[in-house]
Amino acid sequence: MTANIISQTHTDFSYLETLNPAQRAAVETLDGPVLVLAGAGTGKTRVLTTRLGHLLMTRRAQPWEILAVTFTNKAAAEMKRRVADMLQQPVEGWWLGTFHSLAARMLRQHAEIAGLKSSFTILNEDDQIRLLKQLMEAENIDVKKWPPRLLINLIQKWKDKGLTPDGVGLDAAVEHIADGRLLLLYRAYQERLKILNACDFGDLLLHVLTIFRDPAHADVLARYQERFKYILVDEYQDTNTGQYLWLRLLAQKHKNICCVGDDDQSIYGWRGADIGNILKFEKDFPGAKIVRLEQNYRSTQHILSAANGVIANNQSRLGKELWSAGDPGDKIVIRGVWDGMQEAAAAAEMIEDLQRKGIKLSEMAVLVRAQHQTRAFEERFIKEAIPHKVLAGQRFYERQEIRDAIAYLRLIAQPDDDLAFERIINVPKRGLGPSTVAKIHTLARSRQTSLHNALGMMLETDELTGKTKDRLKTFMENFERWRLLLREMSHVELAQIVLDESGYTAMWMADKSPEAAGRLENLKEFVSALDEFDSLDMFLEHVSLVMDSDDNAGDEQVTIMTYHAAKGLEYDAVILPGWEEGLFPNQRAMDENGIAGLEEERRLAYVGLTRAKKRAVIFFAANRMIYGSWQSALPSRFIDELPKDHVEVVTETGLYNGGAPRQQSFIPGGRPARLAEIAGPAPSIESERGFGPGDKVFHEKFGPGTVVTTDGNKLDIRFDKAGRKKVIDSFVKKA
DNA sequence: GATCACTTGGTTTTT
DNA sequence: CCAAGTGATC
Repeated sequence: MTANIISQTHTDFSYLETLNPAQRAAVETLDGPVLVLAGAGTGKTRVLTTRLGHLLMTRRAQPWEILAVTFTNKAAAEMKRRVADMLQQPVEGWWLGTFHSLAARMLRQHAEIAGLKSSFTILNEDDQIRLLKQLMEAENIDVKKWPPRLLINLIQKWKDKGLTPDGVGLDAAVEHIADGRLLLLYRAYQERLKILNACDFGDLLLHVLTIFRDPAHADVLARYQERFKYILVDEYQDTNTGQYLWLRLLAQKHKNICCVGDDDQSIYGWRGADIGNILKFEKDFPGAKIVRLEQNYRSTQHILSAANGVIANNQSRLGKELWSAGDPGDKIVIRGVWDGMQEAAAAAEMIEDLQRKGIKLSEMAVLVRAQHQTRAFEERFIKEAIPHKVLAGQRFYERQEIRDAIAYLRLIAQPDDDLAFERIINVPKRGLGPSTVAKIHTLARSRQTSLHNALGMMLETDELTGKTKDRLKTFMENFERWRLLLREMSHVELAQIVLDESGYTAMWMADKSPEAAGRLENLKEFVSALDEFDSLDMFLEHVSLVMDSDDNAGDEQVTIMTYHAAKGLEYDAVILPGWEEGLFPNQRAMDENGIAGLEEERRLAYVGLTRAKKRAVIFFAANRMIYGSWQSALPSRFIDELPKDHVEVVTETGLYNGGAPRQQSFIPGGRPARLAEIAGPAPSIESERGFGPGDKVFHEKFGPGTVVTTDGNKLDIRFDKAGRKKVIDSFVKKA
């Protein structure tokens, strides 16, 4: 009797009891296709991890029978961690990872079918562009007229749709591109990749998809179909056509596929994501059950109602409405300002005010539509000494110095990696310029071999003489030595040696530009990052798939970032500047994609608003500097779409008309004089600090310099070391 | 091969 | 306006 009870309670399903009914349905509906429409802040991650844990707890599936797919490594790691917490032990042997890492894993197992070796390398964007550029030059296609970056994007779009060169067929949309030779380039590019034993990101999935679709290899697909009894997909609204096809094939046998996502948060359409995938789920997977998660645990009701009101204007959506059981909170604040500078100043003021109200800086964020908007805020925050970080720009592994360092390691691990070879043959400068590289190229091509091998052959002959030969010999010998060293020391030690012996570290130490110090820091960080991996090969695989760097969250500072970067995050208070027609919604998005583009912009607004837990503030400026000239701007249509009961307009009368018909709305005639009148008092202009041309000044970061011209509080300074820069006068002192 | 003046184009960016 | 990339020059 007692024993019986113990064995009963041994399997403890109490984790189900803390879920709300919708969440519970999402977790317990294990069989057949399920679409979980998880609104922002409705406990999506909790549902995902509980569902996975539940599958294992109930023994419905063994770990290796589960395929769980995410978009980011971060999401995959989080899921792993939380399931381990729930089960109180880590899960081994399951297929949990990003689309790309899972596809890479499959492709390594069947590489020969795709004409590759299982050791293939994965190219980054940089490599792709350089490769295509070479092919274009060989084909005599004008790289000025047709930037390789653009063409690579078009090729990428084909890949995202699951189209190989043979599958493209007639694509009228690109007929005029590159003298009608884009498809030819695509074919050549794929051929070249095969020779290089390399893949780009799109290929990882495309190759696997091609294998799956090939009747000659039906056994491969059948094995995976049999294996994966349960499939779970996160952020389904962001899948592209290729990913969708891949999932559909894999799910065909057991049909237990659960896709979690939110059509209202689909913001990567421009990158190939097809919102249609989530919209037509029921059609694609007959008998699908749809579960809506609408109870929100993050934001106040005012914020949710405002977000609901905006997103309700979209036609292409499945429809749901977020609600909260908590208190209504404060209304959303809308504030019109004169220009971008005043906007930043007002935001800074507001941040200080919120701080006084007890909100931590780390619980505040400024979300912008476009990267360039961050500048004004950063400048203002520096001036006001508000600790902040701009979550932007290049990610760690994309930085020049990191890519260079990686190229060295790649060339050690994979001597035939021509792209790595080219990248660093003359970095640091060692007198091996384009003409020398061209010679090696010619030989490599005629012998059908890699640059590394060609160089080896060339050194055997007497073709080269003098300094060039010596330099090449040294280059070659260095790498041979490093490869040997790898056998007797750790890859971490080796990396340090390589960076030092190659002169790479010295190159940056000799560099007197302001960024050099930061680059050396990054290199240090890079070497220590290597330590987390057991081998060089494992590190390189990671690096080619992962582009994350750890952001130091938790620091006491305000975060400035784009809406895209903010997805999935939450803050007590969110500041949303730049709600103006043309900027947000973005004009180009609308021009290029019409209604669909506008709706994606609206989803961005929805994402932005739903990041806020307690407070959201929206700004719009009457005037904005665009590409160096002033333009008067209209408040965003999204402002009009905010339901009035949930907003509070603190703008001086006239700057905002509360959503009355547009004709009689804003800036009659657009005259600045009238605007000034209605905008209320102009912002106090910073006291000029009395700098004039010729003054000697000192700047914390750039050192000593001389003022060339002044423009209000902006100084154009020629610095002795750092060159000519524009600086705000409060950053410098008289020397 | 390196440096500098010039042109050019300029949303968003999980891997 | 401003960053990146190119072509001309030393």
